[in-house]
Amino acid sequence: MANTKKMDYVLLGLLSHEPMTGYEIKKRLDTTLRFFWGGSYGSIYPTLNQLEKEGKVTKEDASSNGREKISYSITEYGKDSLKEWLKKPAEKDELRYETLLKLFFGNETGMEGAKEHIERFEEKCKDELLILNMFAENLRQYLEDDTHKHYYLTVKFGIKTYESYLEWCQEAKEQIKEWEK
Amino acid sequence: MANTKKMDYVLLGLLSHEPMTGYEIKKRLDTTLRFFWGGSYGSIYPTLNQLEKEGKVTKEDASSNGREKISYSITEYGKDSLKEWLKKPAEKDELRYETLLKLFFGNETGMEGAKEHIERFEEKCKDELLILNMFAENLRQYLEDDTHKHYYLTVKFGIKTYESYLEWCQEAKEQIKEWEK
DNA sequence: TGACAAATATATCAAACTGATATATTTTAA
DNA sequence: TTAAAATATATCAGTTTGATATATTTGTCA
Repeated sequence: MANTKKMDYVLLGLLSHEPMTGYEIKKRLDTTLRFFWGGSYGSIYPTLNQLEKEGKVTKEDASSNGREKISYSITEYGKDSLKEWLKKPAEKDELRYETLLKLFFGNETGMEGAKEHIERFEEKCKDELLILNMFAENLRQYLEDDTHKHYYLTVKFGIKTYESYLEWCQEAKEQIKEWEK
Repeated sequence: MANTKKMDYVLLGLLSHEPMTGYEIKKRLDTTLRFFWGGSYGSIYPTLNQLEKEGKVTKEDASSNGREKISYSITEYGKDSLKEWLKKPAEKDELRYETLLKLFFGNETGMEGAKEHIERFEEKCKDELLILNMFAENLRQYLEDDTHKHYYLTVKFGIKTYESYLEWCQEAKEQIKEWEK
C-alpha cells in the first residue's frame, strides 16, 4: 500500500470541497484552517504530484494569459480513501505553544518576563478572536449547507478556546500580582 | 553563530531546573510538558551531543551497576543562551488537532461521524482534565518556589482550555441535534 | 528461586514537514 | 508608467517524528 501521511488527507479533504491549485490550497490553509492545522509549499506541491500518481487526484492545465496554473480535482478513488480515513479515530491532538514554553522556563528571567509574554499572548488572542467572530458571523447565512455546518463547528471551537485563553491571561496576571505582594 | 532550533532551548530549560539524562528529559516531556510541547528521542540525544560540543552543557558519566547513564548539566554559557532566548517574543503558538481536521472535512461522512469524533474527544479531555487537576492540587504546596510558580501558571492554562473544550463538546452536540430536527 | 514483564537507558534512521528561497508573470495602486 | 503586491509552481537544507535496535536492571508472580 502507498504511504499515507497526514498531508495526503488535508489535500484530499480540501479538494473534496472544490478543485483547486496548490497556491489556493496554501491560502486555504493560511486562512480557514490555520486555527487548527498548517502546511507549507514544501509539502503541498510534492504531495499533489504523489496523489496524482496514485490516482487520487487528477491534474488539469488551467493556465491563462501565460500564467502557469494547474487545477487539481479529487477522483472517486481519492474520495474513498478520504472517507476511510475520516471514519478512523483521530490519532493525535497536539498543542505547540512557544509562549507556554517560555512561561514554564521563566524562573530564569523572573516574573517580569512572564508578564510580558502573557500580555503579548493576550493581544494576539484578541486579534484572532476578532477574526473568528467575523468568520462565524459570515457563516451564519450559509448554514443550510453541510460543508458550512462543519466549518461552523470548528470556528465555534476556535472562539471558545480563544475566549478561555483571554480569561486565563486575566487570572494569570492577577495571580502574579498577588505573588508580588 | 551556531544553529538554534527550538529543541536546544527545551533541553537547556529543563537542565536549568536540574541535571538530567536524556531518558529523564524524555519522561519530563511526556508528563510535565506534554500539554504544550513534545519531543522525541530522535531529537533529544543528538541535540544533547551538539549542545555539549557548543559548551552549553557538560556530560558526566553516571553509570551504576553496569547500566550506562550520562547526566547532563547546564553551563553558565548555556544559561546565558537560554536567558537570551527567553527574553525574545514567542515566535509561534500552534494547534494541530486531527479531531478538528476530521470534523472540518466531515461533510463526506455526515453528522454521525462528526458526533463520534466529538464524543471521543470529550472522553480524552475528561481524562486530561483529571490529570491536570491532580497536578494543580499537588503543586499548591510548593508555591513558594519560583520554578513551581511558573509551572503552576501553565497547568492553570491547561485546566482552563480543557474545561472550555468540554463546554464546546456540549454545545456542538446540542447544535448537531438541533440541525437534525 | 526462577522466569517473565516492565522499566531504564542510549542511539539511529527513514519519512515527514517547515521555512526559506528561486523564478516568473500579472494585477493593482500611486 | 512604474514600482509593489499578488499569483503561481517548485525545490532544498535543516528539523522533527515515530519506529526500531540493543542491552541491562528491577519488579512481580508463582
